Amino acid sequence: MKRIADSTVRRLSAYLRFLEDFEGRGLKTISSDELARRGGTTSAQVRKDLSFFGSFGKRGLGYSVPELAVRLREILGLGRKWKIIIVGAGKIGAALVQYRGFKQRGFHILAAYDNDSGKIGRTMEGIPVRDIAQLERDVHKEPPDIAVLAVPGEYAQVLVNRIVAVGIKAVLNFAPAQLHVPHDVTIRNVNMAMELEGLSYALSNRG
Amino acid sequence: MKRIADSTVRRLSAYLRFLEDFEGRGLKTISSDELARRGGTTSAQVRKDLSFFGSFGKRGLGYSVPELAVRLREILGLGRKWKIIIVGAGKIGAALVQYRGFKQRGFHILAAYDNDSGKIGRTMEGIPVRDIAQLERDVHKEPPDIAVLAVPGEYAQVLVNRIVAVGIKAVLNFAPAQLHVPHDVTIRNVNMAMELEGLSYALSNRG
DNA sequence: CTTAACTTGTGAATGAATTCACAAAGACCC
DNA sequence: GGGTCTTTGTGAATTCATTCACAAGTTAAG
Repeated sequence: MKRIADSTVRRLSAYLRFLEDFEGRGLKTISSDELARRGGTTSAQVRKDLSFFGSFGKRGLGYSVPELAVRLREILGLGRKWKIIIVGAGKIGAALVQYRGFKQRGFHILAAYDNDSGKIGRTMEGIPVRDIAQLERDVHKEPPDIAVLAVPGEYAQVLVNRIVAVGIKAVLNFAPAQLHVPHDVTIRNVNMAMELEGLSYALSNRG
Repeated sequence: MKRIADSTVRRLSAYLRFLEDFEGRGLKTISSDELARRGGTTSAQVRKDLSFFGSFGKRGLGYSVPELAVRLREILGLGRKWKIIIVGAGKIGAALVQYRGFKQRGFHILAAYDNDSGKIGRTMEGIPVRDIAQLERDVHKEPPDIAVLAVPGEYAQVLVNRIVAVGIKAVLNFAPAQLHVPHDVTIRNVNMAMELEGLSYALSNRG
């Protein structure tokens, strides 16, 4: 299959959110134009994005809201439950554990890991916090699909190495560090400092 | 000035981080090639990124580490202190307040805002939590440069409207919602659900 | 001083993503 | 059924971002 741009996947994700909203409001069909208005893009963009995966609409009418939602979930791989572990049980880890979006979308958190004995053995929102030392053993017993990395920058590379070594192929990194992983591992970065600096740049360079 | 791509600004931000690391290790000069290796990009990319703003290197030698760092800070607008408010004192807001990256980079948090009377009047890491009702009054007294929005998706648009109305021109949005703002307001989105779905897509579409 | 080894800065070439623009197809009305 | 109105799907055109490739500047060594 042709390689799809990250930006396209991100938009599909946004379209799905809008569709769920429309579905909740009882709407049956939706046009690319309306979807575009919601997403701050253009109708041509919406149609092009969808066209990479098939043709889901009816000319003159638009898209069936529930049908397109189903198709997008398929495309995005949301038909199944993904197992997640969270590495780092600090403030960010704690915020992630209680984030509603995870379960709503079929992401199931198995456990959180930390090296702080004050945290190990406790639970956060019902999720056990385990000793990072037993990461390898646990993963062997029940392999997670995705690891969320929420540790200080200086530990991030060492931990991602362990995560990769243990066979996990997808990482969501919250640490402010540029991590290096083999090409068969997908990594996405969320970097607040970088976003803030983007705003700083924008504020400094305007009239 | 020519419009600079977001992707370029993000990379500049990354280069600055590497430079600070090199500086700490006492290195005096650095080549575009080394910078590229660190950032997972190419030396041509590094040089092109920098070339939009001037020519900072010495042929045959590379870039002076401290000098380039200074230049990047200037470019990114990090020479001054930016005032920030955090809207939403839930788990994410709490994680943000204690995030080291803020002060390290000259971002100064004035206050957090919430509508939960159990939180109002308390402090988090020394930052006062105030009633969201007094947002407008406070902002009038001491105008922040940037608002960080960390509230549930369903309140996000209403709150960003208030933020915009009060004259703030830069917003970092953590709410899983596509927000609409006037074109003179810069908004950056951090959306965990979207990143996770990107990973889900990647996992579903590989050999 | 000359040569060899590096490394920048940048037009030109390539590649990728977005937008245009329009034929084709369905809906709706009379 | 004919005419009008909508809206999709998609090649072609365009715009934007990255990579190439090399002249020119700098260092270092003999």
